[in-house]
Amino acid sequence: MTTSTEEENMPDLSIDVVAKAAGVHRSTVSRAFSRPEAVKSETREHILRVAEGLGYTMSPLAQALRRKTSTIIPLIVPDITNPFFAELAKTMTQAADERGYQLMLCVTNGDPAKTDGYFTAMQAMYAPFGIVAPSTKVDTEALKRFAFGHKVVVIDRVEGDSSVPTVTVDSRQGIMLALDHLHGLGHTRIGYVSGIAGTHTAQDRMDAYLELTAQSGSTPIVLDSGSDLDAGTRGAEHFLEMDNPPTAIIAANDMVAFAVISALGSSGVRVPEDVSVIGFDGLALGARFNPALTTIRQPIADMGHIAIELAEKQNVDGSVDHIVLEPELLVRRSTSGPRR
Amino acid sequence: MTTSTEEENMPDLSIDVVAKAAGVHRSTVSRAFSRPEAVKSETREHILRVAEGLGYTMSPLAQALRRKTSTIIPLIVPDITNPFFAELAKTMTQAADERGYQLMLCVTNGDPAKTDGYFTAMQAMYAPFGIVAPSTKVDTEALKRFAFGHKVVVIDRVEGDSSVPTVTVDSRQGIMLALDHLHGLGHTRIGYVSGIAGTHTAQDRMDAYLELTAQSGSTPIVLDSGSDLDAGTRGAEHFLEMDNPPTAIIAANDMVAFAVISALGSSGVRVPEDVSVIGFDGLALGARFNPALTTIRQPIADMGHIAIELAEKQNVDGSVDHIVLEPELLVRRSTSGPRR
DNA sequence: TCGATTGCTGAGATCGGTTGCAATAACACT
DNA sequence: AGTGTTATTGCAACCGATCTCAGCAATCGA
Repeated sequence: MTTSTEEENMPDLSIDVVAKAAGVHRSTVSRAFSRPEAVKSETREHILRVAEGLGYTMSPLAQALRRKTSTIIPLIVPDITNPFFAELAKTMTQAADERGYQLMLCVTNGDPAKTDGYFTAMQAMYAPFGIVAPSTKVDTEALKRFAFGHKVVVIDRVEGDSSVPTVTVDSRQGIMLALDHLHGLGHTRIGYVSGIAGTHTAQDRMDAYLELTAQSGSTPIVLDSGSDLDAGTRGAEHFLEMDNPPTAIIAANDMVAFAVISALGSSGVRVPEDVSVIGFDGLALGARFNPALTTIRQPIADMGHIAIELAEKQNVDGSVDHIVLEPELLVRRSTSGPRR
Repeated sequence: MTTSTEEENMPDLSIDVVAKAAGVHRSTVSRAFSRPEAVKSETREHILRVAEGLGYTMSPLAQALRRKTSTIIPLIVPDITNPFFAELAKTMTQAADERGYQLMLCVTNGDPAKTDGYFTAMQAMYAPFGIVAPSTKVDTEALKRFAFGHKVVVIDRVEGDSSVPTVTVDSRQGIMLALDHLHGLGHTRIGYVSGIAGTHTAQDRMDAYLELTAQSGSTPIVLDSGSDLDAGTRGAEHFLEMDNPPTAIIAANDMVAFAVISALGSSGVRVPEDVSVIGFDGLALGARFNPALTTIRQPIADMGHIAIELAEKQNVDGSVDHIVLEPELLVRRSTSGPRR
């Protein structure tokens, strides 16, 4: 019986069938694809044409096995549900396949054991390198335990300036921007709610807040320093219990800011009328929040691209860079002058 | 020089070195791992012990190449930045590795060409099956074009009840729940803002709204039927221009609801005081919105698990099921009685 | 006691490419 | 014409497993 499409069992298009069809040897076909300059252009074009006609593409599996290097690169994140990591994943996916890689997203749920698992798995897949966006301080030792320990880029700062390339944004600068913005609006008593703790980034932001506040003569007001997703909620509760609450709040990240505003809102406290709130991340989601969130924007897209560049750079000349990007202020509607 | 860790070039742990170390043949080692019952338990344990000692694990690449089937399964989504897909990805990641698969996230940005690309790529990787959460009506033809066209599960309804297994939630039921909730609160004039169009799901919700509204004697009020992310914003604008706006709004999905509320808020319209808004999805994020979003919850986690089950089921007995799940009402704070 | 099963292990081809080396062809130069 | 490159292509081993086929020993039934 004749179907229009030749399905069923087309004899498993391999390099050999192309070779036969083109009247050349296996190896020549291989070269035609992977090392074009090593084959006479006539031959190459002929082969490519034949292959095209057959609808042939090389098996990435077989290639990886033989070459001992593949094009799939793992991005290890603690929680894809967190919009920050989602945005990171998005831009990295793009950055990756602009360069011919396939991004493989690995979600650890904060479990370090899983991180380890992914590492070995990826090693077994001959991943040329990997990207880690951590939820906890990176265990450099763990990183090194893997053959490709030299080939990981971390999106966060790393303790002791190890041999691992990193990309971060300048936390201090970001907090400073927030503080300046708030000061400019007339606020003097500015609170802080900490975010997903454990990372150096989170700690840096906190430290920066503490330091810069003290430096400007005011006393820091830490509403919550918890590490979980409910920090925002607790921060708001704390706020509500205060006799003389701050007139503005800096949230360690946008998600926390959302939670703070939500919790505040359900108690009748309005933002920015009653209290200003500023986030840190610059999530697209912030623009659709109620009110649209004023925040410190991290150049997430850049981070993605740079992470991959760093990895590649390291792979060729072994260099290990530590890039720190500048954040910027994004004024929307959740901040205004203090109520008087 | 002696380092504590034996790095540099440990001679590439392969099945053969384990075999040698254990004093057996390659094939026996292979069996010890992949078909334990086929090898004498003594031998097996010995081999496993040796392997363990060497820190050996099998190469998934080599396995996939030979067996012509791997454990990596693609999840194709239009946009991971959309929390719905993020949550789906999260639960599916878990569901996948509970069953020994690795989820590979593929983001298409709505580009059908990319979907095709991923399909062929995954085919080349011998993925046993794939999951598609579409942004447009699924092109069944395109699906079939691929050898594993028979092995795709779609998270959405599919036209003409093709041979592709699907998982969806009952849109009509969901809209009914929303309508009932709103009616119960005393609302009679209920508007609708459409969401990411293109999918059958989106259309089903819209149709359900139209039909159920008419059926209850009221006239439908469609505030926006656009397909992009700004539907919410436009819907809100439209609302603001109306002489006699509805007292409640059903948003086709949570993201749209967020946008509606945000846009409304920036014009001074308060939710739920001035107008009630109910979403559709049940995103975790909704609990942290301001106000916390009342919504129709889809059992996302179930959808993930079921999708994988369907795929496996199809792989063994060739059965093609179409599962439709029941949504449920999740009352939070964005709905209340109409202002009078 | 002997042929027939059954259980376990080894040989070797194979999956789909890559790559060093050898062979041949083509071209340059004295 | 003779010889020394250089450009192309073929050969065959190899990457790290899987799997069919045999071989051999132990067990079983009569």
